[in-house]
Amino acid sequence: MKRMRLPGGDLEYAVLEKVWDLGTATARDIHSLVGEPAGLVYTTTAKVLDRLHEKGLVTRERKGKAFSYRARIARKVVDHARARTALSRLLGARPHTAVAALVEAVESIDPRLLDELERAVAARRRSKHGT
Amino acid sequence: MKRMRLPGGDLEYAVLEKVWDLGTATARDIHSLVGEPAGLVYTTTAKVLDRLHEKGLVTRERKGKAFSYRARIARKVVDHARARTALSRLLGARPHTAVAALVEAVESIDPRLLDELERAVAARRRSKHGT
DNA sequence: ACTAACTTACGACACGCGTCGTAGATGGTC
DNA sequence: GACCATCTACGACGCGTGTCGTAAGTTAGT
Repeated sequence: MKRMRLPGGDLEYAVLEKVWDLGTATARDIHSLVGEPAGLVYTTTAKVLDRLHEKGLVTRERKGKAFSYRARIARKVVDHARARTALSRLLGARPHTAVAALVEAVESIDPRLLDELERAVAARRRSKHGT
Repeated sequence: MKRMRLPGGDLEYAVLEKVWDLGTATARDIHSLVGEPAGLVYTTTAKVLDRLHEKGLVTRERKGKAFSYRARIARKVVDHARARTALSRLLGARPHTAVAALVEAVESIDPRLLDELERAVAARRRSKHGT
C-alpha cells in the first residue's frame, strides 16, 4: 500500500485537475490555465506543482529546460478520497441531520443536481442489490 | 448582517457541538466530554472555547470562578454553512462526477444512509414543487 | 489574611497551504 | 564563450488551527 498524501488545498486540487485534463503539461501550461487567471505569479504555480511532486501525486520528466508533469494517481481515487474525507467530517456526529443539510446544500448550489443525486442513489442501490 | 467566522476546524466544531448539546457549559464540562477523551489537556479545550468566543460563536458569563458558555449561533446555520462550503469545494469543477463520488462516499460510510439520502431528496423535492 | 486549588489569559510552537522573492541551473543565440 | 531568457530550487512569511506551557486572576478553606 503506497502512502501518498492527497492534495489538501483548493489550489493544489485545481492544479492537479489541470494536469489530469492535459494528460501531460509543463508548469507554464498549468500556470497559464490556473495560476495566471487567478492572479498568481508563475512561481506560485511552480511551487504547488513541486509540492504535488513531493507528495508523489505527479511524476515529472525533464523536457528540455522545463519539466513535463504527469499525474501519478487516478482522478477517481482522489475524488473518492476527497468526498469521503469531506463527508466523514460533515456526517461525523449526527449523520441524519447532516444528510438533510447536505441535500439542501446540493440544491442551493444547483437545483438540477437533485436529479443527479437521485439518479446516483438509484444507481448505487442497484449495484448493491445486484438486481 | 452579522459577520461571524464559522468554526474552521474539527476540534472547534466538536467543541461547539457539545455546547449546543449541553445548552450551557463550562470549559471543564466540555473538556471532560471532548478534550479529555481525545487525550488533550485542559488548556487546549479552554483555548478553543476562547477562539470560539473571539469569533462570536459563543457568549460567556462569569459563574463563580468559571465561565459559563452558551452558543450564540444556531446549529442549523453552522451545519448548513459547513455543508455548503464542503459541497462547493467538492462539486466545484465537475458537479456530475462529484455527485457520484459523493453518493459512493455516503454509502461507504454507512449503507443505511442511502435511505436517509433518498428520503431527504424526496423531501426537498416536495417542498420545492409545493405539491 | 494566607494558601492551595482551580480557571482563565496569553503567548508560543508546529504544520499545512497559499503566496511570493531570489538565487542558481539550463538552454538557445550571437 | 558570453549573454539573455526562462525555469527550477528553496527559503520565507502570513494565516488558521491544534496543541501546550506558564503566568495571572479568582475562589474557597482554614
